[in-house]
Amino acid sequence: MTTDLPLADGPPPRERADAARNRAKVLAAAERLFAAGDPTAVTMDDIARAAGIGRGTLYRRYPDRASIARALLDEHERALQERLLRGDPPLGPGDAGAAPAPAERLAAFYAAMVELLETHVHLVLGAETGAARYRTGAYAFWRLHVAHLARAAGRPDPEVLADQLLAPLAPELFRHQREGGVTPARIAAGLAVLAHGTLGRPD
Amino acid sequence: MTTDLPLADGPPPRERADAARNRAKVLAAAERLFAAGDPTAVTMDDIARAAGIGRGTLYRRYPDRASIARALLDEHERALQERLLRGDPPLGPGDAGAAPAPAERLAAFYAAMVELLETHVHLVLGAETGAARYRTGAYAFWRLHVAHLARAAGRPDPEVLADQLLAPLAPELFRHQREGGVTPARIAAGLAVLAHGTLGRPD
DNA sequence: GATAGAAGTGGACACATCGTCCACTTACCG
DNA sequence: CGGTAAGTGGACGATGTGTCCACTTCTATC
Repeated sequence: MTTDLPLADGPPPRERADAARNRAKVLAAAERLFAAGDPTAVTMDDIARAAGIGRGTLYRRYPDRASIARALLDEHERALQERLLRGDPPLGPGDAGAAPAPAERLAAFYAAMVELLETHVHLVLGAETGAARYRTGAYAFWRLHVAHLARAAGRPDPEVLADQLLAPLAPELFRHQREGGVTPARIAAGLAVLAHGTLGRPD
Repeated sequence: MTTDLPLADGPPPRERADAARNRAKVLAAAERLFAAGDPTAVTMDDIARAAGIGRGTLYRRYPDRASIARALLDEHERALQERLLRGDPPLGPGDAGAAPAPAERLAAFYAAMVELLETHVHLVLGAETGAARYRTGAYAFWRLHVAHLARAAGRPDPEVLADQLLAPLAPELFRHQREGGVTPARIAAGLAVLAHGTLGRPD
């Protein structure tokens, strides 16, 4: 995208051609490996070997597996974040006159996340395993969004409730349900019950 | 407890005195280590060394860290399960005449689980990390219980909803919230909102 | 008590993964 | 071209895993 606009104080040190080539090889190999089997079992060694480069080269750019998965996931998550902020209702906020109810927006968000998980669980699992989930930038964004909706619905302690409303979107649970034969539609339907029950009909 | 009642087909091979002694040393050492720092970072080596026994001896009885944590957690989880099945309302089912509403029972279950987590998160984290959670017997029990309540409340697809209602009890989330300064009372309050919103007031 | 055999013990071993380090190679700029 | 900084790759030490087996200790039996 950006080529050489003099943005900050120093001239951006261009990426060398061989480095760029290897970066592409790494991402392609990682995507393949994550999709092939259990993403949490993929090792840095596996990726280096599949990409046809040395371990040292891999570690130069990516400190761990999660950072590689995040690089692959990033654009998809950003696209959803954009839709939440500026997209059409009920996902986006809508016009001042026709703002969708918080419960509607939460249900729409749930549905969009189910869609994203259905396409990219393998990447999410590669990126955030267990407790690491809560330290990602993406989680902070979802949390902010849901807390905002909970506050708009007049719920007490919206931040705590936001964490609890995000919990059923944990990638481990999603995979467990999908492997148990549960369809994305059923998952989304359950989440819709949660959304309307929790943020609908103000007491 | 049991000495030599002829229960099944074979005479139960008694546990030797030294073995029993070592088992106790292992459990005591493990409890200490889990409580001391990050339970997910405790290794089999650590436990063997802290218990003053060899690795081979440790592996003889426990195949991995999770099985040790589960042995320590077992009695506490059983006690709660007993209360769910036969305890006083609203945790237990109550008499036929005065059965508590499903939402009440779910909220009571949530509160009891928060209490259990507050006392034993370190053990739960040692026992079930990430996806392993869904394969434990305890999880199967909680799931059955919550699905039963969801069905009693007339909710569609109670099994799917049960998984989603159990997600906010994930030990990683609990620890994250507690370390973020959230009190058990606030966690329980958020869960109560979830319980009453989702299983309360039949549509 | 002595003793035979089973149950239990502990440390060495082979293997996997991690993350670092550094001598060598390659691309880019002038 | 040639200098130089960025990039490369494999060797290395550390840590953890799970297995194996020669040795020790317990217990039932006489």
